[in-house]
Amino acid sequence: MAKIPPVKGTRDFYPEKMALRNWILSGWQSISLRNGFLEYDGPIFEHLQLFTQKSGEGIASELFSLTDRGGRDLAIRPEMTPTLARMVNQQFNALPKPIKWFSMPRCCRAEKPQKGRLREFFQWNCDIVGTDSTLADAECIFTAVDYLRSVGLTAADIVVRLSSRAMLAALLADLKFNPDEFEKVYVLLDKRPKLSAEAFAELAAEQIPNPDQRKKLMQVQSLQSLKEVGELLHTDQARAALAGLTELFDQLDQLGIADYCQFDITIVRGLAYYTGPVFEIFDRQSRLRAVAAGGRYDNLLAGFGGPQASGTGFGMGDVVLEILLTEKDLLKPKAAEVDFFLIDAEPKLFDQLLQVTAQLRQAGLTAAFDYRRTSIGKQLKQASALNTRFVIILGAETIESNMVTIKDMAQGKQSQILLNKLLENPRQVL
RNA sequence: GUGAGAGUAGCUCAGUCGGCUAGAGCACCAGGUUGUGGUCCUGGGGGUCGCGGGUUCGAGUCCCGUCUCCCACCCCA
Repeated sequence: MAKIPPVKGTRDFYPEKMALRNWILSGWQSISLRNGFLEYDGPIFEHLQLFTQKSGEGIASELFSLTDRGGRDLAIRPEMTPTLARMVNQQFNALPKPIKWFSMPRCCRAEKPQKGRLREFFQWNCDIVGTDSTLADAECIFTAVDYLRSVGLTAADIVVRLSSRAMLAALLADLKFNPDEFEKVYVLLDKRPKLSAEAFAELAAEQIPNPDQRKKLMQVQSLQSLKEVGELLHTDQARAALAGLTELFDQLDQLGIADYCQFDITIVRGLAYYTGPVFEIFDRQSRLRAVAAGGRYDNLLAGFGGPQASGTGFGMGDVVLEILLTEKDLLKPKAAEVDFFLIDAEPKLFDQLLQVTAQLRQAGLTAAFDYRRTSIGKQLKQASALNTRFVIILGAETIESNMVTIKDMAQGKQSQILLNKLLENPRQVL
C-alpha cells in the first residue's frame, strides 16, 4: 500500500505541536473574555455565494469549494467575517448592542504556501458591531495588544500601525484628487513600505501622470504625524475626519498602549470595505507579514443583505504569530504532567495498583502506570519519561502495614505514608 | 499563476571524481542480575537515497520529467 502524504500547506499537530496550538488558542480565548467579548462559532463550510457576493467571483479560485449531492455550491470558510455578518443579520434586532463577539475559526484558503501563510490556519477574530463609537475601535486594538503583551511582546517588539480610511479620503478630497483616483492612491500608499524611494517614484509616475497630482501624492506619503496632516487640511469636513482619528489615539493613550501605536499614512488595507480606522500589527525587527490587521467597516451587514450598521474588528492568524513568538523565544506552553505514577515492587500488588490508580483518577488527578510488570528501575524510567511529579511505590510495607512509599521526582526525596491517608486527600502531597 | 533553491533513517544532516553490504548525532526499543528515574556504557530496530525514465559495466552522485517542501513575486478577505 502506498503511503499517503499530508496535503500541502497543512499541518499535523503531534502532541507537542498540539500543546502549542492549545496554548495559543486558550490565550486568545481568555484575553477575549477578559475584554468583554462573547465567543461564537459557525459552520466550517457555507454557501459559496456567501464568500463571492461581497468579494467577487474571482475569489472562488482561492477557495476550497465543493458541490453537495443536492447540487448546492459550497465552500470551506476562508475567513470568518461573512459568517459573522450572516449570523448577526439573522438576529440583529434581538441582539443587545453593541454586539461584541469573538471566534477562533479554523479557515482554509487554496493558496500557494509560503512563510507565514499556509492553506489551513486558525484566525482569532474580535468584532464589535452596532456602534459608531471610536471606543469600539480602541477596544479592538487594545484587545489585540493585550494578548500580544500577555505573551511577553513589548512595545520594542511590535507596533500597531494605524490610520483612517475616512481621514485619508477627506485628505485626498481636500487636496483635490478626483474620487476615481482614490483607489489608485490607496494601492500606491499600500505598496509604499515595500518599495525604495526610487521604485516608488517610478511607480507613481506610471499611475499618476499629472505632475501636480503626483507632487501631492509624494507629500501625502511623506506625512509622519497627525499634526502634519492637520497643517495640510482646509475644509471643516476634513478636520472632522482628522478629529476622529485624534480621538482614537487619545483613547489608546488612556488605555495605556500609546507606546505600541503609531500613525502610518500607508496603512490603507487592500480590502475595499474598510471605511474608518484601519490598522496592522507588525514586528519591529524582522520583515514578517502582519501578525494582525483590522479596521472599521460601515457597510459590513448591508453588504450581506442586512441593516445599515457599522462594525469594527480585527483578525490575528496563528501562523505568523507562531513564527514571531518562536523568534522571540516566547513560546512556552506548559508541558503535560502526570501527578502520580504508580509502581508495584511485587507483581502480586498489581491488582491493588489498578484500584488505587482508579481512585486517584476519580479524585480528579492524573495517574499513570507501566503496562510491564518489570523492575522498579524500569518503571521509574517510564515515570520520568511521562514527566511525573510523584511516584507511589507499593511494596512489602504495603502488605505488612498498608504503607506506601511516595517519591518526589523533582527533589529525589521519598517518604512513607499510610495508603488510606493518602487516598483521603491525595492533593495534600501536591 | 510566475521565478529561484532543496529533497538521503522519525528529526538534523554527512556521503570525495560515478565504484565494496549507504553513515553519524539526536530520538525510539532492549540490556548493564535481587526495591529506585534523569547521566553514562553496550546492543538493536528503522532507508525503494521523493517518484518515474534515461546515460553507464556500475547512479544517492550525471541528464530529463514529475511530485513535494521551502523562499520571493502576484494576491492577501
